[in-house]
Amino acid sequence: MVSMQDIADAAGVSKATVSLVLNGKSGKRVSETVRKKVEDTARGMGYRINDLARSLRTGRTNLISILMTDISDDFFGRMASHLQEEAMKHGFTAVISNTGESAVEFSAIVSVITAKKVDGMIAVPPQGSGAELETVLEHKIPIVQIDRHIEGLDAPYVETDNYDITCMALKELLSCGRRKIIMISPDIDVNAISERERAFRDTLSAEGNYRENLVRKTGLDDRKEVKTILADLMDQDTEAIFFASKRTFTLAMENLPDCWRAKDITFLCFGEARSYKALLGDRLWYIEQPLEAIARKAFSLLLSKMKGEDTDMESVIRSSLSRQSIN
Amino acid sequence: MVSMQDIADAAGVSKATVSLVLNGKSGKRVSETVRKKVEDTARGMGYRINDLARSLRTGRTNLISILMTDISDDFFGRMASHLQEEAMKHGFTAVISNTGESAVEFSAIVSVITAKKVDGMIAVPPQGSGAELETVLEHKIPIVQIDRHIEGLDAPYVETDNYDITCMALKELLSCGRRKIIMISPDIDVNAISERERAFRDTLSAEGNYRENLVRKTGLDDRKEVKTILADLMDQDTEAIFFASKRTFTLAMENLPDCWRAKDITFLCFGEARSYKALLGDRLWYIEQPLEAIARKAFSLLLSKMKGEDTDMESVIRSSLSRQSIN
DNA sequence: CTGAAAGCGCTAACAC
DNA sequence: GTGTTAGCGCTTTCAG
Repeated sequence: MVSMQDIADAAGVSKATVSLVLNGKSGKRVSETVRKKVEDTARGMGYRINDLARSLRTGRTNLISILMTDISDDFFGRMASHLQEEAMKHGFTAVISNTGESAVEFSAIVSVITAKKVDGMIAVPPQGSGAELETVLEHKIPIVQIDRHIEGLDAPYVETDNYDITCMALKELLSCGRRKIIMISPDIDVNAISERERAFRDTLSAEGNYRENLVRKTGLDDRKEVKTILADLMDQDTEAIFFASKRTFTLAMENLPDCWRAKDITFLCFGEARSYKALLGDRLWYIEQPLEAIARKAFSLLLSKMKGEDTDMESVIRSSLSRQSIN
Repeated sequence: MVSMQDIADAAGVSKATVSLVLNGKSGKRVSETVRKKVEDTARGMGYRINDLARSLRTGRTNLISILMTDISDDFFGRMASHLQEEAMKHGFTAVISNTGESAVEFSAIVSVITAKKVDGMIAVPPQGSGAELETVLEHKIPIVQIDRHIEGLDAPYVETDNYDITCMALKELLSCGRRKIIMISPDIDVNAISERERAFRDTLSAEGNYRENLVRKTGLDDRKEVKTILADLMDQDTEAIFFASKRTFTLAMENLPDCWRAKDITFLCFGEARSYKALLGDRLWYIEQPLEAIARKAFSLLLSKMKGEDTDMESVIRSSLSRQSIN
């Protein structure tokens, strides 16, 4: 409401001078007296800069778009939080959006976001979102992919070592004598998940005890299905269950059959699951992804891209296996 | 990069016509032929509107600021998620920010947000943020407060029935024969928490067994302190522990002393705590706030305010007590 | 039915 | 040291 013109008039100087002062670019250009005066009247009139006008003029918005498939999910929520902190630390404002796993909804959101002329984008790309992201790149908006990536898209990505850490964890299970391992995996077709499945197949095959039906697919939020699978597994001589995602694991924990307490089953979860420690004790193993390191890396890649620099295409951040003790 | 002028030139019409067509305001104003032509060239050139320019002109950004003290917190994270969905549903873009509990940091964020000329704001106001919010109102940006409120601020708020539901839950505990109840509460001075404490005092006083030291204050994220308090309580003949916030409860669950299993203690948590059901069984009681209803109400209040309508100052959404069975 | 032109609030090049 | 001015890309009156 009160503009630079207003405060220029009030202070008896020009718009340009006001702009210089208020942007700290007064350097040796503006006299001490004038600077003081401008600053005082600005404060006095309760002036707040209009970033729209500034951005229209400069071509920079200082807006960063953060696209997550689901921020109410523990992992993505915390990730969004870290990214937002990171953005703020660097003087950017984060616009966080929930895209869901649907490419159509993703497109809709991306088009309103690009209209805002964000300076950059950090996205968890849903399956099939490649074409939309291509057009974003055409509009010269740098993208960094996180958690997964679209094959062939010219945008760097930061992921965790899905394959390696899974192999490692499974080998550890095997070496603890747990040979009957079942994997429960959400039926979404993204490389983070399929890498974990590949690791499962490879590791168990190497031991000569892989069979097709050791991997149980389930709807991402399908309570009933998870419940059924679990009940089924409890009846067999299962020694360990590997959950390919925290979301599925949580669902399982909320729907454990009563008989679970009597069973000596190790639960391995891909994703931090500290809160189940008191429940499962040393039966709980989980793979923890260093959220903050991933966020920092993603943001620094984006900064580089925004400066027009070249970066590595792939960044892998190592996860770690966390467990109470060997049993 | 490609502007309305560009597509006007390409289609051989004027900027004004392009604007009308692309905004669906062609009505009877523009001929069918021209409309088609404009739409086609726009699509062909990959045009995306520049919202900055539009907003500068119209004075509306369609941006809504969501200010949460901590989106990595379960409750606020989910709340942010719901608010964002709600905003999108109504054609707004949500800008979610983490303010922390500090009024100073809050101010810093608010000033960058107001510069973006957001159309409205939904905030969880930290203690001492009243003055900053006053200035936001002076700039004609409507505010809706959520979860708590600043006394005397001219902005509607939506909260849950902190006092009533707490009384109800505590009375229920008492009527189950649990008389030695301890409250553990984070030491932040916001009315949501102090209402819960008031309910605790009142309910226990009515039974004639309230004493000062039944309320234990602890740092919001102070692991060690919670651990100490718990250990202390286990040694006494505590029958129930009431956690004034989910955050504190979680900390407690992650730091339960080994002896807890032997104790018949009811854990009452203010906040959804489903994930501890398998651990605590019928020893778990929790108060669940209807997140989505709160989000919807807050957003509809904001919409009204943005239309310049008057609204009720206070909206109370009822929470409910959730527990397994009476023991 | 369509075009011309003003102006939203700011920055940056150029004058003085 | 300070002021003038042109435009960033759009919407919206007002003419035609």
